[in-house]
Amino acid sequence: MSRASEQAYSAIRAFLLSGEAKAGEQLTEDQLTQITGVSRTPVREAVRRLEDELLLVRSDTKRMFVADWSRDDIEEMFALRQMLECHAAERAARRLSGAQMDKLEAVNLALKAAIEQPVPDVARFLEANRAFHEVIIDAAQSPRLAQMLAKLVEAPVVLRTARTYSPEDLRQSARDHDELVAAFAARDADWARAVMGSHLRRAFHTFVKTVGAANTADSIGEP
Amino acid sequence: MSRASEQAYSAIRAFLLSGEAKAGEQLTEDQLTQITGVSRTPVREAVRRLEDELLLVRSDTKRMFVADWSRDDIEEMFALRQMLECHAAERAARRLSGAQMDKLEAVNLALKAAIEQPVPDVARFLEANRAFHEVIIDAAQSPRLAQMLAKLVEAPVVLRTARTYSPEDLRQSARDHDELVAAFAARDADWARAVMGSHLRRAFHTFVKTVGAANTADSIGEP
DNA sequence: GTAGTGACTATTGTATACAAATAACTCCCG
DNA sequence: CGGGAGTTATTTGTATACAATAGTCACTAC
Repeated sequence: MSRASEQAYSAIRAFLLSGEAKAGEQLTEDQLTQITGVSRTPVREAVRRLEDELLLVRSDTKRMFVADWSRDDIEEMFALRQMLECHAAERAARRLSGAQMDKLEAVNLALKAAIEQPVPDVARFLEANRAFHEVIIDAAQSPRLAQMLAKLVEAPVVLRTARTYSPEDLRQSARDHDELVAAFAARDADWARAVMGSHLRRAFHTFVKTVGAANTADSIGEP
Repeated sequence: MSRASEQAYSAIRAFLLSGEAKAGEQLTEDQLTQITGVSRTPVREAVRRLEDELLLVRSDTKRMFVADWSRDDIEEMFALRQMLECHAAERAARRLSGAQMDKLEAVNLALKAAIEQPVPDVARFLEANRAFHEVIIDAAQSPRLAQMLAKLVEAPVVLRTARTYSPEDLRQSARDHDELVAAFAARDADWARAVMGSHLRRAFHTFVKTVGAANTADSIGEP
């Protein structure tokens, strides 16, 4: 995507993630023009993308609102992500190239380095985590799967601001990644799938424990 | 979507499905304004949708081409559809309302009526089939799942022009639908999943047999 | 002949003016 | 007061002009 359009996308996205925009609030294209500094044309393109990612929703009459995710929405997204990423792990275990295996191990080292310190570097951890899963999705060689997962993985980032990661969460996550590396090294598709499944399922429970607890039962968007 | 935009979408889609547009051929926005009769703005919106549906692809330098699907692409789409729709069937079996069950049975009757004649009415069969799967996806109550499936189910329609449906294919499909109805009536999620799995897996093999045979190994888009 | 350079063409990207649709408001009538 | 028709304001949709970028082609120097 081109400059203004990309600019609009990331500016609006940042705006939504910042919490400045309240869930359910109406937005207009003119407002977004102000925020993004570009004209309505690229704003509209960005809005379409964000609609597709379900960060924005439209009423029957084309009005635009900040999405308000329910508990069910969150559960749905985690369930789908688990299903798709287990599939990805299985495929990846069968198709992983040597270079990809090396890359995976390197990323895993970076991931461990980020938390094996007095004060864990959560930002670096998250980035390494993202890269780790990206290698797997690449190796799965399924562009449509990658596209679907991208939406699901990106989306909960919206809620991530509220999250706190306990050292134990991070260590457990690192153990999972170690086991995934072992499964991939062994090219054992079933093993990889199984580990990925428990990894993501635990992530779901950690998520509802840390975020869900701080929110109402129906709406997670707003504290 | 509004009038011109929707018009552009369906006109371009029809153009792509008609076979007039050759796989891999470059298209320009100007061409598409001719074809659709609307200006570039709604054309561009339609193009974005079609890109998302992978009917159009763009080069690194923003040029637009008619998608050319490989054998691997087809396999990927069927595999993903099977995974997602099995999940949908399982969920649907647990959540199906009485009204939805009634609707499913009604659609199934229509489906059988379409083929239980001297000359099977394939168009009516396909429509009933679509409606049948739609009821299931609705009942699964997973909007993101529905969105993903919509893309996968719609896409192969592009290739459907070439297909011929043997009476035996249609009868076997009808038997599957009968069994799905039974599984849903029993609210048996495992049964529903299993039947859906074999149903779609067979559909894949029928597909490659009837279409794939008439095409090269690499590219299914062109005869 | 071929690689490189520059002008020219084609194509996509952005801004903006205008049209259509929808929501909000006012004012009148009961 | 309350409800509804007509009017105004707001918002989204479309067309189009212009800008920026990518591709093409011819020409020249080597």
